[in-house]
Formats: sequence, C-alpha cells, structure tokens
Amino acid sequence: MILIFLGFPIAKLRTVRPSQERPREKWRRFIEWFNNVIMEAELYDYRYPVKGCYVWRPYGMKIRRNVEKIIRRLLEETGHEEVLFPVFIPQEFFAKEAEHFRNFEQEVFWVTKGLSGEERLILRPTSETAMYPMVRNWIYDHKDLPFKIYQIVNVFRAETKMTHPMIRLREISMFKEAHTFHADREDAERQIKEALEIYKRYFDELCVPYLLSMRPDWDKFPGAVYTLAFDTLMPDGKTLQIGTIHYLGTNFSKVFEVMYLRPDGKRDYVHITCYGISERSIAAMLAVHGDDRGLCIPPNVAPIQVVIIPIMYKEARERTREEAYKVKAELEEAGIRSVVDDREDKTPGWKYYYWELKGVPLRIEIGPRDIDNRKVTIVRRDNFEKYEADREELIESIRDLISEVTRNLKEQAWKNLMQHVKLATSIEDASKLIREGNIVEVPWCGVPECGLKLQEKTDADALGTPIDKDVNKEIQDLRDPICGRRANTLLRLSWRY
RNA sequence: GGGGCCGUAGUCUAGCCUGGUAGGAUGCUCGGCUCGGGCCCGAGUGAUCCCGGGUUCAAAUCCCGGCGGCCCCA
Repeated sequence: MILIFLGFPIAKLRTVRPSQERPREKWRRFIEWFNNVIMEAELYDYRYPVKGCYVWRPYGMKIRRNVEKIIRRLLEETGHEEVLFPVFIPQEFFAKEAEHFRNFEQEVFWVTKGLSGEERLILRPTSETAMYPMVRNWIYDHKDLPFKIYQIVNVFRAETKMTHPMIRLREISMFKEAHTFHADREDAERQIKEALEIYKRYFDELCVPYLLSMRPDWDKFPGAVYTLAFDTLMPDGKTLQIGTIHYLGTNFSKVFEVMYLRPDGKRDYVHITCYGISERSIAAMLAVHGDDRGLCIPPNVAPIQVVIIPIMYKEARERTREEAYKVKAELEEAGIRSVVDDREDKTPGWKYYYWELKGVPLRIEIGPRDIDNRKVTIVRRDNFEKYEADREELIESIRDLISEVTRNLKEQAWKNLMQHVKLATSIEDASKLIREGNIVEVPWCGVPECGLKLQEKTDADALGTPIDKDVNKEIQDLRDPICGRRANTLLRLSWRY
C-alpha cells in the first residue's frame, strides 16, 4: 500500500512545494541501510576491531545525551534514585541464583587477576547479583519500602551469535536498569504498572511505536516470575526488543536474603522488580523514522533541530550570511537548537543532502529573494514539504512545524507498525505472513508445548501474549492450530533480532 | 551448534582463478569557476593489500591458522 503524505495546513505558512512520499527502497534492506547511515551521518563508527564493540562519535553522543535526559527525568520524577555499582561481580554472588546463573553462564566474560587467576570475577551482564547483596544492608523494615534505584552503565554479554552495531552488542554501553523493592506482590505489581507507564512515555518521546507482550515462560528473564516486553518493528520485518520489565518475586531476595521487618514483627522477603532499556531504543528510533536519504531524528532529541542555509550569491553573499546568523540568534533565544551552514566550498544542493542524511528535522533557506520579500523558506525533513513563512512570524512557524513533524513521525510509525500486525488462524497463513515481514497473532491454547511447536512450524520466534489489548474479543471461537483446542489467548510471532 | 562467502587509501571498489610496477571512483588539501537540490576544470594527498605462519627466485594473488564482517541452515 502506498501512503500519501498530505501534510497539514499550518496557519501563516504558504506551501510552495507539496509533501512527497518518502523514498524507502534502500531503507527496507535494513541492516545494510542502517550500517551505512549511522556511519555516514557521523554518529557511530563500527570499525573498532573488537567484535560487538563500537564507537559513539560526537553527533551520536549528543543524541544519547538527549535520550538519557528523558529517561533520567522520567525515573527521577517517579522516585527512582541513581546509584552506581562496580562493573565486576564476584563469582560467588553471580552463581547464587541457579536459574540466573545457568542461563547467563555461557555469555558472561570471566575476568581473572593477572596470570594466576585466583580471584574469579565476571563483567556484569546485568546487575541483580551485584546490587541485591548490597541492598540487603540498606533495607531494615517496612518503612524502608518501597525502595527504588536505577543506574545507567555498560554491561557485557559474550554474544556468540552475530553482532550488529547498536543492536546486538557485546558491550551494551547505555544500559538503563531500574530495580525496585517492595513489601508484597501487590505493591510490586503496582510498580510494574508504573514501569510500563514510564517506558510508554519514554518511547512516546522518541516517537517509537511498540507492542506490549508478556513473554512466554520459556523466554522470560532468567530468575523472573514473568517478563513483560516492548517490541517494535524494523523496516525489514524483523522485530526488535526495546525494553523489558521483570517481576522477580522473591526468587532473588530468598537467595540473597533481602528481608524486612513487617509491622506485625515478623521478618519477610522483599518482592523485587527490575526493568531495563538500552541504546537499542536509539537504534529503533533511527530505524523507524529513516528513509533512503538518511535519518529523520525526532525534534526533541535532535542535536540540531533547524539548519539554516544561506544561499550566498556573489553580490549578496554577506547580506544573506548576516541574515542567517540573525535568524539563528532568534532561534537560540527561543530555545531552538540550530546551526548556520555558511560553508563556501559547498553548494546549497550539497548541503541539503548532507543535513537530510544527518536527520535534521527542519531546514531554513535564506536567499536574496527571501530577504527582499521579508520571507523565509522552510523545508520539512519528514515529508519534504516546502513552505514560505513571513520573516516576522518565523519563530511561531518553526514551533508549529516542530510539533507537526513530531506528530507526523509518531503517526506514520504507529500506522506502519499496526499495519504489520496480523491475525493468522492456520500455520500456513502464519508462516506466509511472517515471511512477508509481519508480526502475526495466532490463537493459542496457552500450553507451552503448543507454543514451542508453533514457533518451530512457522520458523519464527514468539514474542508472547498481548497485554496491550483485549484478546478475548478476538479469540472468541478460534482454535489453537496445533492442538485444535479452544484458544485461551493469542501468541505473537515474528522474526526477531 | 553446522555450512558458505568476504577483508585492497577515510569510504566504495578493480586486480586474485592463471604469482612478477597495486588501478579507478569518491573524500581530503590548494587554486580557479560556481552557488534556490549532490557544478565543473587543474594540481596535490592518501594502502603494514586484516594479522601471523608456510610454499616460491618472487605472494594482494596459492596453502594453513587467527581476528573481523556478511549470509544460509539447525
């Protein structure tokens, strides 16, 4: 289906070129496109000679910082306090929770001191086993609960499978993990709801659409009672897990003896939740809003929100340059991040392509004609619509366009995701739809064996059961295509990164 | 877990089969001309041919091992 971007009339702006459909042929060959774009946009460099470890360049760091600010704000607002734990975890801590250990054992990096290797340490793959033995010392009674902490750190996983820049890493450099401690399951589950809201708001700010699923039992976090996950869709039809929320119950608190004194004088184990997101969410953001010309970064995290390009003809060179800097000063005054590209060895056309690749959401062109008419030309990155605005109303126009671009990115990305979620009632249909790059929902009786068989027969991975909609309406009389029994729920399946 | 393909200036790539001076495009620097969608011309710059070993008078090229990247199957 071809989407036509009609664009919305914005008060005081005159459209001089209508919106265009975004070219997205290369974009669909996602990995190739992504590798090229993050490199050429000068935000990331994957030439570092260690498998699964890459370099963030200044432009990328600015995006990271903006994204980090958002999650920090959301966590702090909801009472999470920042901590910082060491990267090393002693073997005996790490090995305490059996299931956790068993599942992570193969993918942790072991560290030995010098050559003798007496002291056995691991590089954290996640921080439960580092934190909980310490938190144990900080919690005494019910008045200390709930206790909510987070940290933003690097974690390490010895991925044996193929690694991808920013997506499958051996060093995850921006793991934002929160851990919370509660008196009972009820309070912990209230926290899970809060965590869901925090991440929803987070992804909403990145304009990233998502599906919310409860991971099947065979794919939950090692040591968790259950795991909830955010997944989004990449341009090639594979899904990407971009956030997880775990209810750990008392599994870890029993092992690490994290206890508190109840009002009735008895000691009891705390209930723990933990949830995390990483730079994958940035990868997802870049992916879902890109096109063949490069990135389109949502305005609220874009390092540069507006690029100003003076069209410097010979006789009017200084005049247009001065006007460009005047405009920049006004934008800065209004809190809008901008740059003037007045390089003289590049043509305007060259600059358009350059800043489009970099994903700057708005471009202002100022030429002698505009100056004479007291106008400016503005072009949107998201649909290439070109406007003429009155010079006097520039700031207002830019503000309107920033929110309009944001709204449009969100809408288009959500539409794209939802168009690719499809119900399949037979294995054949499911396989076909998955091959075509969709996420399918298949009626499921809920028994793990059937789910595993469904994965096998469709040659796909299960994301789990929907928790972002009412499945009862949809399953009604549907039957599990594996066993023929009445469906209890839906199982989401897709190709996954 | 199993199999296959690949690694040559910052980037993309030719050369490898059939061993013998590493070629182009792009980028970068300087100069000129241009500038409302990747202008053009000239000069210059830039390569431990991924690393280590082997075969050979001679290895980017053939063989072995490693590292890294990509793809397929389970």
